[in-house]
Amino acid sequence: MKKHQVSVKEIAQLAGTSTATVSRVLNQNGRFSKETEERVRKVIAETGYQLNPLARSLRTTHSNIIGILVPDIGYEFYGTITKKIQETLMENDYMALVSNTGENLEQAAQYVQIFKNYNADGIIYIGNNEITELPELPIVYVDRDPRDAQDMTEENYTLIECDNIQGGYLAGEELIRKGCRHIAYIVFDQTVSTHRKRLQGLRSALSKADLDISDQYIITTGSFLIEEGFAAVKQLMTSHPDVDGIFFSSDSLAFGGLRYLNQAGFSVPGQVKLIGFDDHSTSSVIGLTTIRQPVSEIGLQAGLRMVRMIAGEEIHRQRRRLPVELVVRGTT
Amino acid sequence: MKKHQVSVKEIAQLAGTSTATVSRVLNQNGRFSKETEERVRKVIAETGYQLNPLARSLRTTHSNIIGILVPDIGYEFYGTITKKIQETLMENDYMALVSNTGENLEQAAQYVQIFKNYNADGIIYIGNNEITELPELPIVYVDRDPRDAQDMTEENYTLIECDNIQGGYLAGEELIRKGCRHIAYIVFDQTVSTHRKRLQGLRSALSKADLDISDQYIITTGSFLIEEGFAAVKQLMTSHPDVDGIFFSSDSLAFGGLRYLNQAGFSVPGQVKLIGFDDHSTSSVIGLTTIRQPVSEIGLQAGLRMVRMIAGEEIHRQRRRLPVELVVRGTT
DNA sequence: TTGTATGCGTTATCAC
DNA sequence: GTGATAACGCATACAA
Repeated sequence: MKKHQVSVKEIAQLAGTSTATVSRVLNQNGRFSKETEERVRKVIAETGYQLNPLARSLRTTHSNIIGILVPDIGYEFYGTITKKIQETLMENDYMALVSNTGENLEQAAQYVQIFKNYNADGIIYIGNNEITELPELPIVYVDRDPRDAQDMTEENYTLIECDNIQGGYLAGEELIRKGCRHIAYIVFDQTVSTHRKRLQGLRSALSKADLDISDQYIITTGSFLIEEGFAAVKQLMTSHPDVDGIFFSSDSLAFGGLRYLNQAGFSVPGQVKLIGFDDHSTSSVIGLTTIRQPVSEIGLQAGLRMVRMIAGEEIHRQRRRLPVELVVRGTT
Repeated sequence: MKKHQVSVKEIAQLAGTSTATVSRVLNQNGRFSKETEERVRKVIAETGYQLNPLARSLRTTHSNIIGILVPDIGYEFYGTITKKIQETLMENDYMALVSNTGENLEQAAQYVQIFKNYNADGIIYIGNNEITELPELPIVYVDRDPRDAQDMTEENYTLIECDNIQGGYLAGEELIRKGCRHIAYIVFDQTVSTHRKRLQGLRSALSKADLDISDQYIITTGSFLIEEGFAAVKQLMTSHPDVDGIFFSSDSLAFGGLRYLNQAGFSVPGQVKLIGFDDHSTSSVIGLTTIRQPVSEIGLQAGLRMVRMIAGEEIHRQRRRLPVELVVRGTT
């Protein structure tokens, strides 16, 4: 059943030359005459020869595969980033293979090992923790900072993120500007740097207006599912009916919150104002005020960085923060 | 820099045995004494030996990799399906590698070749066309039917889809029930079987009520981006203001349509009624009436089928249609 | 410019 | 039970 895979050896025989020469032609290495090259190429075309990447990779210890590790490919933000990374890599002759880690560290580690064993040329990682097991492989971190880094200049790993602190700040400013005084933060997984930074930004905006956010006004959810946002706001408004402004670490959570408020009879933005993060594709339809991330740009930069790292290019400013933007719509 | 990868040969030396035996232990093949097994296992543990999948695959001509080809990983529906497939495969000790084809047939074909060259054990394909180049590989088609198949029993390829015809029918019924008489269909890519079937179902519901849908009431978009839905409905309502019901081939298109109608001052569902397809996560927030697909179930079945096909299990009813469900919300 | 021979890390065949 | 050894398909050091 399995079609016989034609090999260099056969190409060599048919072209009346050696495997070495065929290989040289294939890789444009070393020297060979125009004539033999043409002969070889002809045979390759005729036989429909396909180079076996396994054998090559076994020999050269590199592939042109880049592994992409994503926490949740079902969430639009990650899907869109992944798509853009893939496109960028593709344009640079790399093959992107993506794996969903499901926010599961062990699974992520497992996939990292697998990629490594497959001689992947690099790994683009969206995840909470630093990958320590393989310093020899180029790694680009995206969206989530693997370390608790305060100082951008001193770190020596590559990270592409949006300016989360600024995002949180803009959100806080907007809520305060619109008159909110009792502000809450609903967040999926506070251990993720991204979400902590947003809180940090929020805090800084609040303190500027002599406001503060106490721990009871910060609710952590189990995922960024809409239902979780619903439940969180329900809990929040039940225990703290004085809340008049809520910042969410993602639009999806805000969607859930909005649904609860509508359902429970709160007027938005009258009684409670909402602001999300990401600028999800449906946020414009729903009319959610949010902080827009430059999703495509993040993906593009991540892909480009990876290509440059593999090429050995010296990159001084390794960590890169892309600007965010406040998009005011109907919920503030 | 590159850490030395310890190999079977070294394991054999350290354990005082041969590579053959090590391999046997590794694969639980052939026979070996308990003692040697323990010795080998001990050395493996101590050295942190990692089997090289490239070498193995080169030798065995199979991997435990399944390639997943997706048209647009940025669209939630595909992302969610992909995620579920991945989980299912993972539970069965397969590694899922996903590639985004961007609705591009050539790119899809290219990835198929790559997967094949990497000795992938199977391919799960969400795409318009049949993969003809490699009949020797197990293929599971998902969501989109690669052929114009009318008769489910006669086809010999595996397809997991929802009941698109029934979905279209339910949508048509609902619109008619709510009083619509001039019904339109807005669709991304009519060449996709999935979308044609939905139209077919719609037509059959219409004809039952002695209604019809003329070509001018069918608008094709360039993607399922929200903006495309917006533009399509704008065009539709401008040229045919009598339209009082619109069925969309995906929720995302309906979102755009809804936004246009709101913006242009049409009352929904008063003047125009809308119904989507998929039950996107935000549809409940937006209040869109839609046809729900069993997304997780589709992913699960696809993964399971693949596993069974690889195992060589005989499957008589290869094509499988999962039931859909009408979810009535505020737009009808 | 070209060819020979070896090795990459496995698995499988065959003898012992 | 176990051990040499060939082979998978390719790239490269070394000769020629």
